[in-house]
Amino acid sequence: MGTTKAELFTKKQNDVATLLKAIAHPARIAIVEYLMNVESCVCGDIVNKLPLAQPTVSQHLRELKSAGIIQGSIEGNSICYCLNEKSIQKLKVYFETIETKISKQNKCC
Amino acid sequence: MGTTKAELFTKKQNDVATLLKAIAHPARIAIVEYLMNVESCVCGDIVNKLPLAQPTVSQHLRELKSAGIIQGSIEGNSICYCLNEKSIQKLKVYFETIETKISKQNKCC
DNA sequence: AAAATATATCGTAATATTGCAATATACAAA
DNA sequence: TTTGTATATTGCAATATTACGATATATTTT
Repeated sequence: MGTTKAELFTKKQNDVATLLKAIAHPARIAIVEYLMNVESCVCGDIVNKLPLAQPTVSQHLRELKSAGIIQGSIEGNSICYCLNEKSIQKLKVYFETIETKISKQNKCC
Repeated sequence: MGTTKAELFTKKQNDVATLLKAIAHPARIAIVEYLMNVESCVCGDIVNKLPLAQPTVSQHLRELKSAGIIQGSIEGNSICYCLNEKSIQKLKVYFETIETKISKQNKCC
């Protein structure tokens, strides 16, 4: 008990859940929104921008990265993090599909 | 410690996080996908469709409802749950906006 | 009214997440 | 090579989430 029973659902469902879960935190939303508005993307800037301690930000960055929402590349002494367009697009398409399907339904509630 | 420091982020950021968090679970994804594909939407059908116990499904439905992803209406003895088009659209637009902004950036990673 | 059916709530155990101080690592500059 | 700077990892306390049996509630049927 206490664990999500992932094995009972399809791979696609788990994949979408993983992507969404990675973004579903205000700090990680803030990181994504920072990265979408800025050209340069140095890790230290994100740490300075967020009202959280450096290890906490680092942990959030790791979660975003391991889900494939962002990607990092070493830039001399520091690290440059950028949004991964593909995963954002995947989510956009996902909700777009749901929206299209709903609009064709005759509502009952 | 252990709690998300929501007060450090904007209302918008928290609102998006709440919506995403509500869907970010394979069981709740499965519920959303069931509701988008079906015309009638009786709670019992969802319970039968999902590989989880009735109280667990009920709890997931409550989370989706309290976040505004679905809405329920009493239908005689049972309850009819439907997707809330507005919140789905909100999320679609959210990712659409991010995608548009990224596409205008000159990538650095 | 009693029985059956549908859904919600309570209580609780197991596990996951959040946040951070302390510390480690890795590279750059002096 | 020592010192500084940037980022990651570890360890841990506080809290949240997940799942479900037992039980409550509400409605319909008999």
